[in-house]
Amino acid sequence: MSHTLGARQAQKQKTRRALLDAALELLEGQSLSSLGLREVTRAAGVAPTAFYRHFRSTADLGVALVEEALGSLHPMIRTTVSAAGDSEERIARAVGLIAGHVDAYPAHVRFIARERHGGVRPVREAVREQLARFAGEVGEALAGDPVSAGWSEDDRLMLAQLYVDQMLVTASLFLEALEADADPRERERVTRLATRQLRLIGIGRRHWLDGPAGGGRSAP
Amino acid sequence: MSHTLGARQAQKQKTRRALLDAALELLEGQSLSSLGLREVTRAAGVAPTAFYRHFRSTADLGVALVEEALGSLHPMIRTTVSAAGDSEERIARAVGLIAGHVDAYPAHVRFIARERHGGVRPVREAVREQLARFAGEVGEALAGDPVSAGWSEDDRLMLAQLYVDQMLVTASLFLEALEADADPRERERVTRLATRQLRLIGIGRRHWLDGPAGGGRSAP
DNA sequence: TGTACATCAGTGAACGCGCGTTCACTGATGTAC
DNA sequence: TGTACATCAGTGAACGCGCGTTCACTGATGTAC
Repeated sequence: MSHTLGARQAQKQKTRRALLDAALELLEGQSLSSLGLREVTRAAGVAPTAFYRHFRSTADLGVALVEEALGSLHPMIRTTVSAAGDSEERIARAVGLIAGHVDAYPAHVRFIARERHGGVRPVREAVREQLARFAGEVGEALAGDPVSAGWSEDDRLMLAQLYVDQMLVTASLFLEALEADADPRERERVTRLATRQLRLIGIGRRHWLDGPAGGGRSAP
Repeated sequence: MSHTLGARQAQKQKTRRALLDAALELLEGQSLSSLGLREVTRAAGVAPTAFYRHFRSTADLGVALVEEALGSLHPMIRTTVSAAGDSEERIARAVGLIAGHVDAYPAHVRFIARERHGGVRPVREAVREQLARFAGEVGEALAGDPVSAGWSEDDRLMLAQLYVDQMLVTASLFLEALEADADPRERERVTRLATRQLRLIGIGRRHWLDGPAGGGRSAP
């Protein structure tokens, strides 16, 4: 917004987008480590050599995709763990947001799930870094939540990581439901499952400081 | 054990093992969808064409690896969720078993984590199937546990899936600790984190049926 | 036990193909005056 | 506003290379008598 791009820059951005979009689509059926440069340029409708004007390699393009897929997610995270409403409302809102995000950006979600443990190190590290940032942000959000009042920062981060992982698990279940079949009951099943798992975690959270020693070390 | 293999069968098994082992090693640095047949046979020390005597494709080899990596894990699952000992002992035992398994079979663990959401459909489905079996077995084990007495089968399965996913998350954290650096404190950090997450889940589990409605629908 | 034949795991040459990368280029866009 | 020159995103030919797959083969192992 700071200044209008020249026609040259604008065209370059357009080609870059075409490359990213083509890659994302091709990655629905394979992993980044087998994605070919020529394959991407062919799908994007440019010459193979044009690729190098934008990325050094497909791994480099992968890192850009990670930032695109996860970078824009930070505002949503805050909403997801927002302290507004009672426990049950918050869970329903979080699950709904996850389902909605998967519906809106299925290819991004698939890409992250796939490359989080994928075969391309720089991409894996970019995912890990972004997820660590998420966990940090969730941890901060928990600090302002009465339910985790009095928790150590360590404990808050522990719970935050549990939430982030649970979010990813749920997202990839929604994704499977989305692509495997058009049966809406599968989606409903995932919603029910994720809701109850979050409920159970929420109960553990509310009782975390109970018992003689606190910090979860309560008697059975 | 039923009958001794002939020399021919024995040699064939040896070559098959060499192919599987070579593939597993090559997969430390890439995904199955980019693994080449010639690459595998070269590493295994056989001619490219020998591959076809054992597998139809690298995807087929991948499915065999899934069965090898997860098939042998079923007995361990039972021990992991065994009801023996108090809550804290059970958690320590489970985390210890996971850490030990990662130490003993790092390549298998990496393979499963990577291909669970990887780019090769038949392999992904084989992983999903095995994990569903695990969840089923854990659910059964929970049925015989006083802590989940009175739970519906649906609720038991919900918790079982949470445990299975948590097991995989923990395993891949141990794996990262194993390969990233030789710092033993990282391993300790993962142990602490996983232990506390299981504690929190355990607390949620013990209070699941509390409250007016039960089934986690208790008041805040 | 010895012989003749069948099986079949592994070989090696050959194939056509798509890959990543290099290079000199083109021509539209941008800039200086 | 017009002109001369610089920039640089995208092109297209060319390269050497490793890929998956086919095919007819070899020779050790297995089997029948």
